[in-house]
Parts: sequence; structure tokens; C-alpha cells
Amino acid sequence: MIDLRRVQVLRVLADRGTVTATAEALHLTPSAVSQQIRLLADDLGVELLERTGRNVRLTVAAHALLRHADALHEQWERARAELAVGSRVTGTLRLCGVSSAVAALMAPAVARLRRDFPELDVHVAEEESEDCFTLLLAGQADIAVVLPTAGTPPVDDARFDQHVLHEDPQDLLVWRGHPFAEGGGGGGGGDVDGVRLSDAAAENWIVKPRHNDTYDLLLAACSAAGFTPRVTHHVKEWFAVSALVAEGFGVCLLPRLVPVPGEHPVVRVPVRGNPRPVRKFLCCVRRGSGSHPALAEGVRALRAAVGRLPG
Amino acid sequence: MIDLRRVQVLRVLADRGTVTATAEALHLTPSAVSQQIRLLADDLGVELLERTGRNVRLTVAAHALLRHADALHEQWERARAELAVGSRVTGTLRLCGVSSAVAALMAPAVARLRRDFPELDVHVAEEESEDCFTLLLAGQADIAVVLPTAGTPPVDDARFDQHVLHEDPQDLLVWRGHPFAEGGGGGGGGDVDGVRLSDAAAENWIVKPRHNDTYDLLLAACSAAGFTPRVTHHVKEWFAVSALVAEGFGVCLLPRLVPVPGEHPVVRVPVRGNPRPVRKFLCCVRRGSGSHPALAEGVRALRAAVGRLPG
DNA sequence: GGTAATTACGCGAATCGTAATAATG
DNA sequence: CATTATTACGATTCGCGTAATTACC
Repeated sequence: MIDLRRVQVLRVLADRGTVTATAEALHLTPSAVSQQIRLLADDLGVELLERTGRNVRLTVAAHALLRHADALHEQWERARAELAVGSRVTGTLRLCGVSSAVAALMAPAVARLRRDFPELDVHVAEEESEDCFTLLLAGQADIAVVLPTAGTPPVDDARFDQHVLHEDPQDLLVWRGHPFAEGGGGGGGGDVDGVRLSDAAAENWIVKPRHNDTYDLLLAACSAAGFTPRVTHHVKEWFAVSALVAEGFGVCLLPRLVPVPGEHPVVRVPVRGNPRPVRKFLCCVRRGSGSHPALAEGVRALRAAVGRLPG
Repeated sequence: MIDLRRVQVLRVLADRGTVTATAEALHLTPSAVSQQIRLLADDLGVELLERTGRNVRLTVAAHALLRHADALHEQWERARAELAVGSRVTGTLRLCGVSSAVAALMAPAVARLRRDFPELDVHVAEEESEDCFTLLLAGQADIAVVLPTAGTPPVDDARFDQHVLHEDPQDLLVWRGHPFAEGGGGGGGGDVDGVRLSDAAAENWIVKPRHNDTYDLLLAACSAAGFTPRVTHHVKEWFAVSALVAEGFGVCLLPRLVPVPGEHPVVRVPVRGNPRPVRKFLCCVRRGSGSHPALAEGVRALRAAVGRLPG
């Protein structure tokens, strides 16, 4: 009869690309995934996969099926949400997000949720943005707070609802004693209202490695400001970045949400200019699920956490 | 995760009204039905059934779920149909219908289908109109040819697509020698163009028992013609009806699709007037499934059978 | 040789049926 | 007392995992 569980496997397969990765995402073995897809294909009487090299590729029939699957899942989510409206907020709510979102937004949001809805048990997982969408798709997470990248779905993807949760401005992090750090009516270029990025064109830059959203953000911002930064150090962890800045090896762009250890003699200097370098946190749910009470309260708590941010 | 099989059980339960009847329709035991509904309710976190006497009644939440279920199933049927378009007509096609539809329409239609599409194996089942819809709903039949009654769903029911396949006129069946049987320019009320029903107001009527579509049809037609028929005999089978007519015990309204044994000395006289008494055969499928190649060919074959009817 | 996908087969869990229980008309 | 629904428990089926096979890079 009607069995959407198998369609769900195909859906994740379309997201991940390989049977092995799909099995991983669904906590299954490649064998199970292969069998489910085969049974679905037999049931529908069409081929869904064709081998290409040692991988598989979805047929046009599979893609046609997926278009319908998106609509079906949306409808299903709406049904679930509508049924739950009015009843008490209970059950399980699973959040996932990138590290800075977990630390700065989810932690306080979850604290609030646990206080306001003791019957709701909330789970949090830190994952990369791309993986967050896979978790949503696989039904293993309900709300994701991510940063849009080339690997994340477009805003109008039929599988998700995405909206901007927070715009996180980037500060210029300099060592204590740096000209920019002398705020107020001081001499150099420093200013309480911030410095222009172009004023820092001559600095040495410390960055997180490539394929990191802040790396791309720096390049884009500097490009808009009319220069290419001289990148001298690549470091993975923010506390290591700020340590290097403290020692005067260079400056960096630091998201305001990211805290710096108190013992590091560094100064945050706001960046002004147009466009100001910001990274936008997106709040994402499976399309249609947003009106579910538990999810709605989760999103509300995240918004409240944004509202209670300092500054 | 997503499991529409349980929703399907609820759907049939809504159609049949009791757990026992649902189990019957799905070829299950009441135990299985009860358990599936319970699991579904637990999964959704809402009550779906409440006991009323020794039966059950669907809650408002259950009805809300069913509204979505109708849309989900339509979408699913559309997906299945779209995927099958273009590929060869194969698989299984299950027809059901009332007896006269089976005899006069389905038999020739199936013959044609078996000739044109040898890969398609076609099954036929004779069922009452109400049961035909249950078969469609339960996924145990694909096309139904029925007569609309008080117990069948309204035309705009979201679960089905219904359209008029054939209008079956009713003839007046009289014994040989009856005044109406003297066609041409004869004496009484007889006429090649038929007689008015009101001309037969004084006759004795033989009918199939109450709760039969032809019984209701007769009463409605006579009411429109301005009289109430004097019903003298109730008989179940048409051949027995015509036998009584042949013996001169009375007349009857006989659907043109129903054949009479050749040895019975009776005459069919067309009925004219406005509105002419006709019964309308409906061709019904699950909503959204109509564009599936096998179903489309089935419907086409039925239409062809209608076109090849005598007269 | 390492990786990806698909089989073949044995095991475990989900689901169904039987039987007993409760409640209604 | 017959009918309807639910629960408990044993049985069957379906689906997953392990392992072997094939194909590809």
C-alpha cells in the first residue's frame, strides 16, 4: 500500500548522493538502503537508480517522484502540526546548529524551554550547516540554526522553511595597544563608532582555514572594501586565533557572538562601512512543521535568546 | 517516521464506522485494527477514537487528520500515475461494479483489455455500489462502475473522482398482447416512440424489493408522472420478474441493459416523457489515480463498451 | 587494493491472529 | 446473551545486519 518510509530513504539518498552516505545518515547499513530502494522501485514499476561508475545516479523517474515527495512531506508535517495545536507542549524537541549558534543562542533558549515546558525534553546537537539540513531531512532534528553556504539548500527549497534568525556583525579583533584600540577622540584610526575595513588594509590577517564561513566572509568583505587581505596565519580554533592576535601577529575578523578569553589582551573594534560584514543565522525547519506547538515554542525561545544578546 | 498505513486504517474506519467492519474490509481482525489505531494515536499524541455505547466514534482530531489524509492520498495517487506514464501498460487492474455493469460493460471491456494489453491482468468483482467505494478506498479495487444511491459518497468527495459513464434508460416491460405492445399506428396507447409512464398508471407493478435502486427509480418516476404505482409483486431476480410479466401478472420498469430470456413472451416498450426514467452509471476511481496508464486504458475500454451498446 | 553497490541468508522486531476480558443493548 | 471493542500473548512476517560477490578506480 502506501509506504512513505521508502520514499524517505530515496529522499535522503538524493540529498547525500551515495548509498553509503545515506545509510550513515539514517543509521542503517548500505544493504538496507539498497534493499529499500529496490523494493520501492519494484512497487512503482520503474527504475529509480542507475549505476554510474561505482556510484549510483537517480533516474528522471526518481526525481519526478521526489517532487511529489516534497509536497507529500509538507502536507504530512502540516497535518502533524495542526493536530498538536491546542494540546500541551510535550514530547521531544531536537535542535541542531553550528557551534556559535549552539553556544550563544541554543544554550539560553534551551534553558528557557526547560523552565517553561518541563514536559518537553530538548536535545541539542552541534553539526555543520550542511549536516544540519540532512538531520532535518532525515527526521533526526526538528530545528536547525545554520549559516548559509554554497552547500546549503536555496531559500525556496521545497523541503525546508528558512528565515533569518539573527545578523551577527563582525568585529575587528586587535591587540591591546594597537592604534585601532585607542577609542574615543584618540589619534590613529580608532573610533567608538568603529573603523572602516579599508583602514585595516595593511594589517596581517589571521583566519580560520578555508572552507570556513568566516574565511569566505573576510574575503568578500575585503573585496568590497577594495583590497585583498594579506593572510599570514591559518588557525582552526577561535581561542587560538585570539591568542595570536594578542601576541601582535595580526588582526582578525571575529563574529560578535564568539567570546574571547578574558585573559587575552585584545580589543574588539566595531567595523562600519557598507555593507557591514555580517553573517546571517538562519532558523530552518521542515516545511510545514513550523506551526507545531513544540517547534513554535523552540523558535520563539531562539528569538528571545537573540533579543537578550548584549549590545 | 512517516507511516500512512495506519492512517489508511483510520480512513477505512471512517468509511465503515465500526472496528469490526473495518477489519472485514481490510481482511484483518478487529484486534489488528484496534492496535493500529492506538499506535497511531500514541504517535500523534492525540486521541482518535472515543467509545460511544459499544461502538467507537472518531474524535474531531481524527476528522482533522482525515482531511489531510485525503489530500495526501490524492497526491500519492498522482505521483504513482505520473511515474507510470510513458512506461508500458502492465501490472494488475482490478475492476468492481454492480451486476448489470459487470455483465453489460465490464465483460466486453475486459475482453478488449486482454486483447490490447496482454501484459495487464485484469480482475473483476461484482459488488454493491457502497461496497465498491469501500474497495476503492481500501486499495483493493482501482475502477468501480456503480449506481449513485443515498449510501454512496457525494460527487465532490475528496477521496474519489466520479463521472457519468452511461445513462441507462428504463423500458416498460409488458406481456405479449398487452395494448402497449401493439406498436405502430395501432389502437391503445402503444407507440413506436414509446408510451408515457402516466399511461400505465392503472397497471399492476412488479418490482425488485425495497432498498434496490430500481425500486426507488420507479417510485420517483411515477411520482413525477403524477401517480403512485400499485405494487403487487416483489421479486429479487430479473428473470423471475420477466417471467411474472410474461404471465400477465403485471408490468415493470426494466433497465435497457438488463437482458430478458428469449423464451419469455414479453415486449419492451420505450418510455418517453420528461424526465425520462434513467439510471446513471458512474465510473469512479481514487482521486488522482485517473491518469495512471492502466487505469486510463480501463476507463477507455469501458467507454468503448458503452459506445458499442445496441441502440 | 580500497571503495561502492548489490546480493544471500540468518536474526530480531513489528505486526497480526487467537483467546480472554469488559462493557453495552 | 449476542455484539463490540480492547488487552495479553504466542506466531508469523517483514526488515535489518553480516558476510560474500561484483564492479570500478
